[in-house]
This record gives sequence, C-alpha cells and structure tokens, in this order.
Amino acid sequence: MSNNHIFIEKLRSSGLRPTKQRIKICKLLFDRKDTFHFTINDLSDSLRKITLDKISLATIYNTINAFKEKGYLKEISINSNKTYFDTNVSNHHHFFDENKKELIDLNDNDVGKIKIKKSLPGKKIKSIELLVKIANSN
Amino acid sequence: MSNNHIFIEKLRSSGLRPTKQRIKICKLLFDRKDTFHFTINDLSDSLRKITLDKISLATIYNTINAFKEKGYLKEISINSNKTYFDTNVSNHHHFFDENKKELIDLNDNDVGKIKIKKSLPGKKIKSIELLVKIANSN
DNA sequence: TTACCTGCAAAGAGTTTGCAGGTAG
DNA sequence: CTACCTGCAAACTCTTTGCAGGTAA
Repeated sequence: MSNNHIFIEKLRSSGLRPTKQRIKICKLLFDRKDTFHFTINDLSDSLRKITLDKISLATIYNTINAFKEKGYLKEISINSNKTYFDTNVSNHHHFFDENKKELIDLNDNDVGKIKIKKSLPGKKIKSIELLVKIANSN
Repeated sequence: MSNNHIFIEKLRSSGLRPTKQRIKICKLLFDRKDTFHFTINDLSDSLRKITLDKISLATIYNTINAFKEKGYLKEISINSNKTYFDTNVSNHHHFFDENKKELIDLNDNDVGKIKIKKSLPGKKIKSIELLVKIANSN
C-alpha cells in the first residue's frame, strides 16, 4: 500500500515539497484505477474520512491549484458556482448528471469524431470540450 | 427606434410587469440582429452607457434570472467565476476566446454532427454543449 | 389598493491571501 | 538556517435575499 515514495518523487520532481498533507492528497487522487471527478468540498470531505489530521481548506486549494498548474489535474467547464476537477488530464468529454451533480467520463469510443469547420484568423484551437447533460428519464 | 411596445408585450405576456428598467434591458439584449453574449457585469456597464438612470445590480440579476426562466436567455457552461449568458437560445455551440474572454457562436454548419454512442440506464440526454477554446496563435 | 418591483445593504457561497508559526532540505 | 508550507482568519468576488419605499394595474 505504501506507494508514498512514488508520490514523494512526483512532488519533488515538480518542485513541490512532499509534505504530509500533499502526500495524503496525492494518494486520494492518484492511487486509483478510475478517473476521479471532484470539487474542493468533495475532496475535503474525503480527506476527513481517511485521516484524523485536519487539512485546512487553504492548503487544499493551494495544493489543487499547484497540481492543476503542473498538469496533474484538469478543470472541467460547467456552469456551476463550484469548480470541478478531473484526474483524467487527457482529451476527453463528459456526461454531467444533473440530479447527482456528478461528472462521468466519455472516452473516444463513446463519441463520434467532432469536426470544427470554422476557424478564425490569428486564433488556434486550444481544446474541444463536449458536455452532455443528462437527467433521470422518468 | 421605439420598439418598446414589442418588449412591453413580451414582458406582459410572460407575467412580468413592463417596468422602465426591464424595457431598457430588453432593448439592450433583444433589439439587435446578432447574438449577444454577456456577463452580468458586461450588461451593467452597457446599461450605464445608454441611460443615466442607474439600474441596480439586484434588479439586473432578478431580471436576467427571470428571463432565463422564461427561456429568453441561455446560460453557457464555462469554467469561470462569472456566469455567461447568450441571447441565442437555440441549440448551438461556442468558441471561447481565452484572450478576450469572449464567446462566439458556432452554428450548425460550423460543426459536424455529434454522435453520442453511450447511454446510461434511466437517464436521458438533456443537452449537448460543445465549447471550443481558442487563443492567439502567435 | 394590492401585488409586484426597485434599490440598498447585508448576507451567502466559493475561493484567495496575509501572516505567524512550523517543517523540509 | 533558509525557503517553503500550513492553518487560521480576513478579504474578495459573484450572486442572492430582506426590507422599505415606489410603481403598475
């Protein structure tokens, strides 16, 4: 279970000191097979379940913002008051379940090829994000 | 220039009283050929340019939320601290210019057909929103 | 007159920041 | 020892709400 050395290495190689708090956040985010979608509040709740030491919101925000800058996390576009993050940083799309307020990955096989036929002079495409909102069908 | 009666009718038929403030907001939003994309702050600034009477932020928020509920405006998904609105309420997609922080409509001809091959039991698709982020190419 | 609307100020929610004490290297 | 990090509280931004005075019907 102690993959700690991997995370310590990951942090150190990014110029971030491997503190107790950051290692716990790393384990929660990256020590898993599936993609993890979360808000800061989700993350704070989850951390409280796996450790008795309290990690302050300020530290969580700082760490998540650092991870985002290093490219370890991706911010997802949703019109919500909260910011959603994704541990899957590859190009992919999402379902957003409006009842559960929850994101679900769509991989390349789930979506037909998207063709953008318009271009603007002096501008280039940085990313293409598809958000498919779903809700209970009854 | 006085299309006021059209807006008065529009408001009244939606159960909204045609006040001075709402008529001015209507004229700014709907008395134009092109789509208008804005944040509440953009709108407040624009209003200050066309009238000396101050319209308070509370009134602007109330009015815009009412218009959204009536289906006269659409909220656009962007990961931003601000909420973006669009006077084009039809199904369509957007460019988001990261330099200008500005939305640009993509109409159906600009985007190839989008096929969603995945479905979830008990859930149905409510909307499909494509956001293409662009930036200066230099 | 009655129900609704406006504007102000205060309250909320999410996020960021300043700073004193603590920890990694 | 020094630079960086944490936690607290305060500050900030965007948005909503309570309420007193104003306006439409």
